[in-house]
Amino acid sequence: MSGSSSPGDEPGDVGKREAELRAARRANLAALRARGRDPFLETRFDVTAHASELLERYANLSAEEQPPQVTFSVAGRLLGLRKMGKGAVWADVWDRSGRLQIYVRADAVGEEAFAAFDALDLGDIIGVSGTVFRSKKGDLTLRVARFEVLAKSLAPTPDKWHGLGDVEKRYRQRYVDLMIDERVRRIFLTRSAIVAEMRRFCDAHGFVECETPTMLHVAGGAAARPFRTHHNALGLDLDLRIATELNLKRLIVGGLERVYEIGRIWRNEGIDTTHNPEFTMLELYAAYWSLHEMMDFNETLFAHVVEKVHASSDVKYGERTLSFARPFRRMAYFEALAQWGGLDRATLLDPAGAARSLAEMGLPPSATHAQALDKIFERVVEPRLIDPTFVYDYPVALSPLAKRKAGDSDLVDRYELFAANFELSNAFTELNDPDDQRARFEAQIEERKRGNDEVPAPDWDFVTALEYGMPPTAGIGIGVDRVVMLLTGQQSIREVILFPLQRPL
RNA sequence: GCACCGCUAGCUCAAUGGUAGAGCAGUUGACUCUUAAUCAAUUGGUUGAAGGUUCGAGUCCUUCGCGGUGCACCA
Repeated sequence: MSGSSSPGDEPGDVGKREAELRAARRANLAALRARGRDPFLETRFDVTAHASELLERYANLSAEEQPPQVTFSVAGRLLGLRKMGKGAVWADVWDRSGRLQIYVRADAVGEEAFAAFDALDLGDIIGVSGTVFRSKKGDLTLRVARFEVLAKSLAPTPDKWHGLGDVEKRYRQRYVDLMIDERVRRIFLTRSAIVAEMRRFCDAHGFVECETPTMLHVAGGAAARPFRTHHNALGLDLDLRIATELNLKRLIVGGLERVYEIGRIWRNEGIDTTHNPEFTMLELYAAYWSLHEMMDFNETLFAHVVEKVHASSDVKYGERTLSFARPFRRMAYFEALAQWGGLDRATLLDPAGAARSLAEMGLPPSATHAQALDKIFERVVEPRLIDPTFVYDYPVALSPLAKRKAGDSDLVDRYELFAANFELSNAFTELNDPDDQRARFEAQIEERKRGNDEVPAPDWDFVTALEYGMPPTAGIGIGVDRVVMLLTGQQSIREVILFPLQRPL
């Protein structure tokens, strides 16, 4: 807080080198204050343009041409400082949109101001005003007439050419990662654009955005261990939600017809490149829709978002290019297993047959029929699913919450969308028979008694809700983080989460 | 949870068991069209932590911490 220039103020445990670097910056801060330019007293700056706007607007301005006599004001971080003797400085100002070169001359800003500019360090936040021109080497540049120092950067700035290489540091100090690495910034700007576009799309199709509680007495709607928390005043232990499913369906019972929530979900599970303990899911429910309509909506939504974000239906992911052009490939669950694994439906629907197939693949035995089917699918089919593909007609054993398929009671009305070998969305027609739902909850109680703590405790009020009558409804869950991974080319979910959970140091 | 890999200057990285180095950044100086600016000089180290082996450890061994990847678990 104080204006002391002693390095003794610094956070503990900094090395001698870092202490020196900080001291040099403090000395420059003191120099600015001595000139009546205390950056921390500034309260505002009139930004009239962003770097990328100017670069676009004057893309055709040539070096010979008379530049427009219009003054623009740009604010951002000073990164890249090229001093040319006692009278001129070239530098880069990075704002959210990108980088703009600036040119500061003593004979343009005056000797006093030029001397003040000499007290700037890489990483300082400045506001500059002036006119644009194109330099002889071809870069659009702001000829600075006036500048303000808006904040001093007292911590040493990492090498802006290499960026941060230490993944741990990038996650722990994401602000540093973001400030010096445009690629990282682009990922999160794209993430924001994707979420905004999803929301717009849902709104445009008559869906109501709803916010349901994240703290629940009983976390249900999925199979996962919840995080627990505690409310002091009520003396209540609570679960953090593992899905928004049950509450959104209550809203369908309530008559809202089309609802969605883009919300944070917590699951107390392991961490890997596609799983994070907290993640974002778009859940959406449409009364009176069949699964066909949901699939159509799903396909249109993805095609739309990809087009908006990439201005193309192609998405590069790793070595491959995926096409999100409609229609996406469609394959029945057993058709895929037959085609790629030579496995037939009758064998797989028999628990013993599935176990045998599993063993023949050299996979360890599974506890349940459902798990065996999952493992087989994971081994045989998932590696084949590169371009977006709807897999439909799932066996009932895998889908406790879905309605059975009319005319084929071994299957349910459910599909999943895969791309780049992982699941992007999961949709089914929602069970609305309260007696059936009650029976399934009772079966889950038995399952819990057998020690499976990932089966949620029953939510009896949900059965009550169904007793009031829920229209036939199709529902879908979309893993937003995974969509972002796909559209930003990232191989790890932590690269698309701003502040991934880390152990304390 | 198991296995493997990593942790060296502010940042990016070197260093057969034998004097811990480079580039960038910083500091000083030169340069009023530079752009990873250039040129000259120069500062900077508890090698993640603690033990051990050794005449000698960044390097080998043990334990621990943090991270990454894979497997397991898991939609």
